[in-house]
Amino acid sequence: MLSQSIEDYLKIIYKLQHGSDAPTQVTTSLLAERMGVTAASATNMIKKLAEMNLLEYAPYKGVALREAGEKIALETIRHHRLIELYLSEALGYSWDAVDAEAERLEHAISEEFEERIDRMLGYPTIGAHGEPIPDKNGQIEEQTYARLSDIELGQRAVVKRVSDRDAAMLRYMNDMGLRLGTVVKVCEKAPFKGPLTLLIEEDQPRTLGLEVAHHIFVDPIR
Amino acid sequence: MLSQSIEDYLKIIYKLQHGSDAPTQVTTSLLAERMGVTAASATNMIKKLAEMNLLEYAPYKGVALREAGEKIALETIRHHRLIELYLSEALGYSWDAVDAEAERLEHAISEEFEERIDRMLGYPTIGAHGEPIPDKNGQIEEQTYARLSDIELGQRAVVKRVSDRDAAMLRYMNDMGLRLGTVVKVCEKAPFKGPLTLLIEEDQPRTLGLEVAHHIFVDPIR
DNA sequence: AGGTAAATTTAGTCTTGACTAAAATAAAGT
DNA sequence: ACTTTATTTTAGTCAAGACTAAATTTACCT
Repeated sequence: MLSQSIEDYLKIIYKLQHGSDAPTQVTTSLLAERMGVTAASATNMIKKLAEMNLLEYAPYKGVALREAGEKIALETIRHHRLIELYLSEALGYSWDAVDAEAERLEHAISEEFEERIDRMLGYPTIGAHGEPIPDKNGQIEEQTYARLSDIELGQRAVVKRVSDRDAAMLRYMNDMGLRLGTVVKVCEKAPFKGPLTLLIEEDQPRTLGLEVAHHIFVDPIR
Repeated sequence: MLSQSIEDYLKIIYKLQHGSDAPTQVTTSLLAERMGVTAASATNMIKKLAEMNLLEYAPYKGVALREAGEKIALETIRHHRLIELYLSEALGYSWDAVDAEAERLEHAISEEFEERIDRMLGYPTIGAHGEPIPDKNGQIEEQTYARLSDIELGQRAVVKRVSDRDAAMLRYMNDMGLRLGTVVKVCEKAPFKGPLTLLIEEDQPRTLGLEVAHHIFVDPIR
């Protein structure tokens, strides 16, 4: 059994490599920042993981997952996303609370637990924030959506995914009435990187800062 | 936040102090055996817990929980039993599988999780194996039941609780048709500590070794 | 009461995964 | 090309919680 810490490192490396704001390379400092540890600690762990053949590592040049490492990362991500969805669907958790809870549970559940909630949820492929859920074999369907901040004026779009990095931001989006599947229309874009004005489900117009819009992924309609 | 290890030590000390086969005093070696560590390791932890005022400790004389330690033990036990019941009721786990899963989950869940499953289960007071579940304030209703092995010939009784120490034994009991609430009648007791012959729910008679009967707690009828 | 066996504690080590401080390397500017 | 700065790595610590081996204490037996 791998330690919680190792699973977390691999998971974060995977997310950095495949995220929508993907950097050219996954550096030690970036990884350290996401893990909430010092760069020295990250270097230590990187060397250990490289030793275990879980990742490719050239000193000073950053890291990349090897196949075995990616497999573990995907299993961990699968656990995480299934748990998030379960918390949301079966236990009534709010959008912004599922991540923190899943963060601890993902390392504690058995294969049996995974299978049971998977079945109970009807073998879902999309998680609570719209992320793809890897299947049992580690197959994942990466999606590419436009950011709401990039949508043209007048365009209508469906909310397909939101970033789960910031719980407060999720709470804010939720309070605005944004959900997966919500239809929005961009009816104004203030100049100089100013806020958007949105029509959410044909309701009252609301303004939304670009920073938030940047973290909302949509599918334009027609 | 206390470590998983500390919670486990306190929980086991509580169970040893209050269990049906309660020893006069909780010794280092008994604790070590239950924790699956060496006696030296247990001594280390005991000294640490005593230092933290979680327990009473006189070298060579065994340990006893102090109030603060008992509170933590009861919280941990509450988590454990709520999770076991949830796994059994909501996820269809079998009698013998809930303990191992709860063992890891009990340290990972938040207060919110606890509250949500507590509500979902209807604020239960009896766990999956018939144990009392401590309430949010650490109040627990200790029960005292007779052991099936001690029941008189011809007596009928209701199964109220089973020991969860041995998963294989639970599986065996389950296969025999024994559940909480099952009515049994002792229709034969072989001499020289021989097996019992039972009528389970008025069905075919079955024989049951004393060792197993010792771990089944019942409430005699009339 | 003395001697032995069992239980317990002490002393010292190991692993994991963090840390700080210092050294080494890479990148960027003039 | 040389210097400055930022990043990364190395070296050495630390805490938690386990271990083994040795020393100590208790309990029991005759």
